Amino acid sequence: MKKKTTIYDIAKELNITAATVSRALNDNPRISADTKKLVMATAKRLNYKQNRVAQALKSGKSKNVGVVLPYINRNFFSTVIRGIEEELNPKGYNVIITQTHEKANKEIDIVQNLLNAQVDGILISVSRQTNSNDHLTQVLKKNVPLIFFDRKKDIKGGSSVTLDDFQGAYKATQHLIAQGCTKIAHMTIDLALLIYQNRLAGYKQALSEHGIDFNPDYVIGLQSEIVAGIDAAKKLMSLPEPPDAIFSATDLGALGAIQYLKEIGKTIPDDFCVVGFSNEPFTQFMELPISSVDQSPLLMGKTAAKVFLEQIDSDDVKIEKNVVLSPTLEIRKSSLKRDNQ
Amino acid sequence: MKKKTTIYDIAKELNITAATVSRALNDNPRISADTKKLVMATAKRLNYKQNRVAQALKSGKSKNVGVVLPYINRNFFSTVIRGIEEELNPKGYNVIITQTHEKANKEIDIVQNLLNAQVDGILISVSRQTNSNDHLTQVLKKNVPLIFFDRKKDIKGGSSVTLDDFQGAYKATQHLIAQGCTKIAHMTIDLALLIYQNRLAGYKQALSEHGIDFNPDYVIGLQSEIVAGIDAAKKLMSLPEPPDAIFSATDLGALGAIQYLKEIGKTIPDDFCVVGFSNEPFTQFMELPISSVDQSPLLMGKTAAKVFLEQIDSDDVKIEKNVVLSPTLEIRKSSLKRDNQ
DNA sequence: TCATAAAATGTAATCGATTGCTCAATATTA
DNA sequence: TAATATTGAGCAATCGATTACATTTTATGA
Repeated sequence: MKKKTTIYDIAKELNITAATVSRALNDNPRISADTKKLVMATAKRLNYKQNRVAQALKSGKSKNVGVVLPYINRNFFSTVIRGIEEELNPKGYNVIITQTHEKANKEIDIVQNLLNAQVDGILISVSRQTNSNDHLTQVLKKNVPLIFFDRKKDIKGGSSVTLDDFQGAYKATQHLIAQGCTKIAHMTIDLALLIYQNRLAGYKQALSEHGIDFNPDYVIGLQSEIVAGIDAAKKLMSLPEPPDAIFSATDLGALGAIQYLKEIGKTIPDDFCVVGFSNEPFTQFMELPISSVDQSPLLMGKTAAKVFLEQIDSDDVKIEKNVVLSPTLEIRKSSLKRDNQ
Repeated sequence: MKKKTTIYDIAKELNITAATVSRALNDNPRISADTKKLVMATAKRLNYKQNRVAQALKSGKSKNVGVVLPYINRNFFSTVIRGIEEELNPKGYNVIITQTHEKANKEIDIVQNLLNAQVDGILISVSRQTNSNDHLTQVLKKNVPLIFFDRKKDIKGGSSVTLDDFQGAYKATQHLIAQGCTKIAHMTIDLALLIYQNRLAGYKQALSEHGIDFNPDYVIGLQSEIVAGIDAAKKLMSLPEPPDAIFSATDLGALGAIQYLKEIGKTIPDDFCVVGFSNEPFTQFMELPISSVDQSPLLMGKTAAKVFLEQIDSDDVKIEKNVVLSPTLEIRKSSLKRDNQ
C-alpha cells in the first residue's frame, strides 16, 4: 500500500520547500535552472505524479467536462463523443459521459451531479422529455460553459452546434423530386422536437419550390424502429393515392419501409425511392444501400469541443456562439434510378 | 459571477462552526435534530451544493472511474459503456471515457492520466498493440482496482469479465456442421490477441469432435472491414477445394464474404452458410440476416461494474475475480437451411 | 444540590498544490 | 566600497470538507 509521493516528499528529499518544488515543476522563471533540474530528477526518481484533485481544488478547474446525451450506444451519439474526446483529450481534459435515457428528471439529476463534480463545462444534447430549463440556466449561473449539440434549447448564454436539419431535409426531398418522384411522403418521429420540425419544414419547402402541393396525409409519425417503419409504409401504401417516394426522418424507418415495399412487390428504386436520415453505418452495408442525410457526428463533436475551448479561453465575456453544420446527402441505390445514373 | 456557497457560509449564517455543518449534512448522530434541521434548511436556502473535489481530496476517493477502450463508437464498446454507466451512476460514480485507438502508447498515457486524476478504479479493454504490462501493474501498485473486460492481460490482482470466445466459436462451428457443412473456413483478425486464439481453438475443437480434419488453408486472416471480407472470400473460393461455409470472427468479414458469394452466384444458405461474430445490430437488419455470436455487451459492462464495486467495498484483501460470460448464438437466415427449419 | 455521565458543539489539523508576499544571497553600479 | 538591483527561495494562507480530540453544555442520579 504505497503512499503516493507528493511535492512535500520531493521537498524533504532535497531540503527545500514545497513551494519551490511546485514552482520548479511548473517551470516558474523565479527558480534557478539547477534547482529545476534537481527537482525534476527527484520527481522522476520518486515516481511523483501530480494530484489533479488537489490542483482542481486550488484552481477551481477540474479539467473534466461533462457530456450529457440520451443514449451512449447509438452510432450518432457515440461518434459525437468520439469527436469530443479526440478534441479535448489532447488539451488535458477528461470527458465524463452520462446518459439521460430521454428522461427529464434524470437529466436534471445528472446536470446537478456534474456541477457538484466541478466540471469545467457541460456539453449536452437534451432529452426529448425536457421541457423545463431551470437546470440549464443553473449551469450558466455557476459560470460553467454550456454547449448544446444536435438538440438545443434557446437559453441566453448557451452556445450550440447543430445540424441544418432544414437543409438536409430540403436536399433529400429535392433529390427525390429530381428523380422524378412527385408523391413524396415524409415519415417523422416527434414533432415536439425542433429537429423534426425543421426536417418537416425543409421537406415542405422543397415541395413548394417545385410546385408540388403539400399533402398532410403523406406525413406520418412513427417510433424509431423498423417495425414502425413497416407499419407506416403499410398505411401510406393503402392510401387512395399512395406515394411514390418516402423521405424518412430516420434510417430505421426507411429500412422498415423498404422491407415492406419489397414485400408488396415494389422495385426500388425504379418504382419507388427512399431516403433516410442519419447515415447510420448499416445504410451502406445493405444489399440495397440506402440514401441518407449525413449528420457528420464526428465533426459535430469536435466543433462542440472547440466551442467549449473558446469559451474557456476567453475569460472576458461569455460569448454565445451558434454553429450550424451543413448536412451532406449520401445518394445510394435506394433512390438512384438507373436512367439517372 | 456568483461565489459558490460552502459549509462556511452556512456556518456563518447560523453562527456555528463548519464542523457542525459538515456533521449535520452527513447526518452525524452527535448533532442534535434541531441543528440538523436548521442546517438543512439553510443549505437549501443558500443553494448549497457539496464540492466533490474537496471531498475527493480529503477522502482520497474521487468517485470517478476510468474506462479505457479502443474506440468508443463501436456498437460493442458503446454498449459496454452503457452497461457500466447504468450500474455505476446510481452508486454515485461518474464514468470517464477514453479511447486508445488501439495504440499502446496512447493507452499508457491515458492510464497515467487517469491515475493522476485519482480515479477510484480503471475498467479496461486493452489495445491490440499493448504488449507491455508496466502501466497496468502500476495501477494495482497504487491500490486502484483494475478490471479487464473483453480483452484481458493476465496480471496478478487484476480482475476480468470476458466472453467465452472458445464456446462461442464452438457453438457457431457446431451449428454449421449440424447444417450439413463439412468444409468450414474460418476468418480471423489478429491471432496475437487471446480472443481470436480462443475463437480459433473453439472452431478446431468443434471440427475435431465431429471427425472433420482441420485444414490450415481454411484459416484466413483479415482486417475488420468489408473489403477484407470480400478479398478473403475470393481467396477461399479459389482454393482447389473451396469451403462450403465460413465462420468469421467478425461480422463485417461475414458481410463482405456474403457479398462476394452472392456476386459469384452462390445461394445462401442453400449452397453456402455463413456465421459471424459480435451480433452487430446490422446483422439482423440485412435482407439476408446474418447469424452471429452475441457477446452480450450490456451484461459485460454491468458485470465489470459490479466486480469493481465488490473490489471497492471489500477493503480487506484485493480479491481477484474472473467472470466468463457465455455467448449466445443468434441463428439467422445466413446459416439456416430451409430443410432444417 | 453537586458530582458525574451524556450530549452537543468547537478547535485545529489534514488532504496536495499553488501563490502573494517577504527575505536572503548575489550581482551590479557608481 | 557602499548602495542598490536582481535573483532565488521560504513563509504562510488558501481551496472546501472532514474528523480526532478537546471543551462546553445539559441531563441524570444520589
